[in-house]
Amino acid sequence: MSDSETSQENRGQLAYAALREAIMENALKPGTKLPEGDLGAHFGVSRTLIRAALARLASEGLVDVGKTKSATVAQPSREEAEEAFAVRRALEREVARLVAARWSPALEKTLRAHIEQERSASEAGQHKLSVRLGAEFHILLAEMTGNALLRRYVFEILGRTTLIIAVHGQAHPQADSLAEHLELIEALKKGDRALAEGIVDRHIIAVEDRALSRAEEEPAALADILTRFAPAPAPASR
Amino acid sequence: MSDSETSQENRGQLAYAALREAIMENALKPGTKLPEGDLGAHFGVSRTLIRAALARLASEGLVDVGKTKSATVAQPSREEAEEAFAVRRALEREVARLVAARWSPALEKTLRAHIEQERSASEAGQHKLSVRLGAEFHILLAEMTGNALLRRYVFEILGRTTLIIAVHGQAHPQADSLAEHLELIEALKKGDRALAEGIVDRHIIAVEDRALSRAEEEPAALADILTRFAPAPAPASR
DNA sequence: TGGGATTTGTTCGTATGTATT
DNA sequence: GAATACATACGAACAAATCCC
Repeated sequence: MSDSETSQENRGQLAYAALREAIMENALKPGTKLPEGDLGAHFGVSRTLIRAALARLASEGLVDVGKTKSATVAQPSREEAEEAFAVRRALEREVARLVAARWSPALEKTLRAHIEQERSASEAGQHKLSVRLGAEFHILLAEMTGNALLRRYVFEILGRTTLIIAVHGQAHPQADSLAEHLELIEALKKGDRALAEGIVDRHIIAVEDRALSRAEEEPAALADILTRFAPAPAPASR
Repeated sequence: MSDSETSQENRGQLAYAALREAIMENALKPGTKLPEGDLGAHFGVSRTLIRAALARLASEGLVDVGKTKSATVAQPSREEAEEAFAVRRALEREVARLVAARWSPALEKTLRAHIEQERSASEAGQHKLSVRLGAEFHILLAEMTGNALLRRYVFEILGRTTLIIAVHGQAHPQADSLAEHLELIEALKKGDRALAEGIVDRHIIAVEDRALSRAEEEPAALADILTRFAPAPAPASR
């Protein structure tokens, strides 16, 4: 009954949550191998539970599982990144509509308190905390729709896009997020669904741009690189 | 190398797919117990693979897994049903926008051919086939967006709503679906994104209404039933 | 290129917890 | 209400495939 044994039963969940956090914070870099044995040893559970955790992470797009190769931290391509942001926009537009329709002073209070946390974390230079709070703002909104399934989908797609930002993004991609979050609250307060929808849409596009715009292009194919040094592949002599 | 052994390696996938089909066609009624041992014996695999299949089905909302009780075919509540349809509408509106933007004669041809299949199945009274084709129409549309992740999300939410229709719906809930599908094609042909979005939205609302409108209300709680016979729970005597 | 060590895929056995008589 | 039977949770072991030197 000791408190240190509290998680004796759900270590599998713990492994899942810990890995998810580590991947989303870019502590585990994309491509990193995740051998089941090592993970099991670290978390003190058998491979069975680790396999379940990895399977779930794979279904959420955070790890890649080859056929009989080690699982690795996912490396979302540019195309997958754009797909994920497109889905996220569609889901969060719906969130904005629903929250605008059920707006109340209590919700406003909760959201403003959260933004205040974001601000202080940002001003204190707590980068990782700031990123996490930025994501939690969107979870909070999704919860306010009262639609548990929608919340779940938003939670999942946020994991994907957060990894993408970690992979493709730069140091401080959430620079203007605070102002955009405040702008959204004003629109929600007016109960203007279309406006709220539009603000969310633009906000997420801005997040995507900050993450992808200046990102280095895909590592060029070997042939492309060589072409720059030997402009025309010399036709067979003659 | 015999053909009968073709699936020697991925029987787990097979179990997943077979169970999914059976649940969506209402061959396995909601609440039916799914003991791992029996399933393993039937599919010729060990419980480990069955567990993985059940876990995936659970994540898709098609089965409920208690803590240490048998998994059962899910019984979506009225509330969960409404949540699922709300998410589905949001995703399919996005599908409509994207397809309208990339419309081409080739797509039209594919969709009309599919609808023709739907029509002949419907006229031949092939109820189950008709329902399946109706769902596949939406998958086809999602594929046409070129967004693989969006397709996946639509695939998943279609599983949920199809089960819901099987649970709450009546005999022929897709009666008018054909006409609505044709109407959508006309809108897509015009390249009118807003119109296509609206048609999809109304179409899914219609599907939901056909499934839920006349459905019997939730079995009333015992207390509610008794209340009708003993209006006020008599306060302790005196 | 080849061989050994490592890692995964799968199965089976034991303990734990629930439902039923 | 207690005891029995059953189904699941979890872990250990074995064979096949992969990776690395």
